[in-house]
Amino acid sequence: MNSASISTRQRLMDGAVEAIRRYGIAGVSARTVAGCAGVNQALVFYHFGTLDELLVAACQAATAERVADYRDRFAAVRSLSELLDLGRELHEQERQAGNLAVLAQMLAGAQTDGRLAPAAAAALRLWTDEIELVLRRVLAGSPLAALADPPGLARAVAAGFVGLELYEGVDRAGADDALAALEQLAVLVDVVDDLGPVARRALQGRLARRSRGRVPPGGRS
Amino acid sequence: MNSASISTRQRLMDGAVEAIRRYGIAGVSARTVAGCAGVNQALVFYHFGTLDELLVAACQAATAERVADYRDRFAAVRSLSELLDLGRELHEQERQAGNLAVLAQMLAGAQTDGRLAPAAAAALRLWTDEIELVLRRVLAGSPLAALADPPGLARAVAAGFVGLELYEGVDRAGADDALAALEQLAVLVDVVDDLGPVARRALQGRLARRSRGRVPPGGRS
DNA sequence: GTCTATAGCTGGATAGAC
DNA sequence: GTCTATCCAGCTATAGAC
Repeated sequence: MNSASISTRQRLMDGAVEAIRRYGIAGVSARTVAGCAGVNQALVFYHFGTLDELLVAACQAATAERVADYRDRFAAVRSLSELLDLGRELHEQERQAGNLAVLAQMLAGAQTDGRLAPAAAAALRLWTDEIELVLRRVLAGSPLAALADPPGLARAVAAGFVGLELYEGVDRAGADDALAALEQLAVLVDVVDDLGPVARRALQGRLARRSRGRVPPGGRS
Repeated sequence: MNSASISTRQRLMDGAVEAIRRYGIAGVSARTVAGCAGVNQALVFYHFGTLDELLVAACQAATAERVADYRDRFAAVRSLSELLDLGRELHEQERQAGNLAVLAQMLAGAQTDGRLAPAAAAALRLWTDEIELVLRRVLAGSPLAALADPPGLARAVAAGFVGLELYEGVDRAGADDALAALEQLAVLVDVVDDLGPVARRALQGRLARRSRGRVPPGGRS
């Protein structure tokens, strides 16, 4: 953890990510990981104790790195449509780099492996915290603010990315259709977002009435 | 497939579903499946040749059964808000029954196992075909019709369910927040859906202008 | 820190008795 | 059709040489 070694520990973590990408969570083993890392299988246990702990460390490190890469981009976003543009770019880049795939596989494994669950939750959290910040900023002053819950939406976006990633893996064309349909719907958000003052007030009136109808006073959380 | 046997073949398929639910795709083996089914391990290979083929058959059968259970419910839906209500109920029931979990695990496995991929895609297709039909029906005559692509949206909904399911497995509260945020946003769709004729025409004008700006003429399929 | 070797276990798959 | 027994590959984890 100190000096000149860009070495074994890191190579193992990179190897873990690569192995998950290639073989899926069902195919990772100390041997496949070590193979991807180009090191001896026994070193997994020397450095991390168990395979699970290596996966946990690798997921955490890889995700933190990716999120940090995008921090400046997130900070520069000033409107909903800029956020949609960044989301599209981020989705495409992360998909190609295989990082979404790794996250999805970790999540799948975490469903039945309690030792992976906190790591997967933490990785998702790194993403959702960033998204939430941006949403909070760009929604301020929008007529959608009354209607949009930034923490919840950030989590929905993250879940959506994961679901789309898994879909893409079995039906690329279908997933593309899904994404295109969502972007088309986003036009609606966009239009509402820069309504004139009169239309805006009219919409807010309608929303208030409708919301009261759906969420009883003193309702949810 | 013919007579009085509610037997081994079916028990194995039920056992496969149960094993995926309990141990995840990384934990299914001929032995765990046979254990869940209460039959001998060798019977997996006698009846299905390989474990993968059993998983494929089980996924197909279980999904078809679930979709059939909902067909009448889907057919009875007459509006977007009825569809949202049914979606909420369906999500909750399938989550509790563990069928979404199985689908998610199959999808995760299918990412790196080409023999599972067609089965996972087909299972998703069973759901999206139903959803698409309903969407097509309830969107007819809505001002959203111009903006909403039923096949794409159906696929987006299915992907969203899968993503949320995986999220729930590692952070139940976060996933609940995500769902609540989406339902809150759905109010917007609802409001737009029953606009008066004047507001409707105004919105359509705005949408047309905005769409032209975003999707160049002769653009995407 | 890294390697070889190996113990001990679980996995897919088959042979052959019943 | 179903069971027992078994082969062999691959797995985690450790011991011990270097």
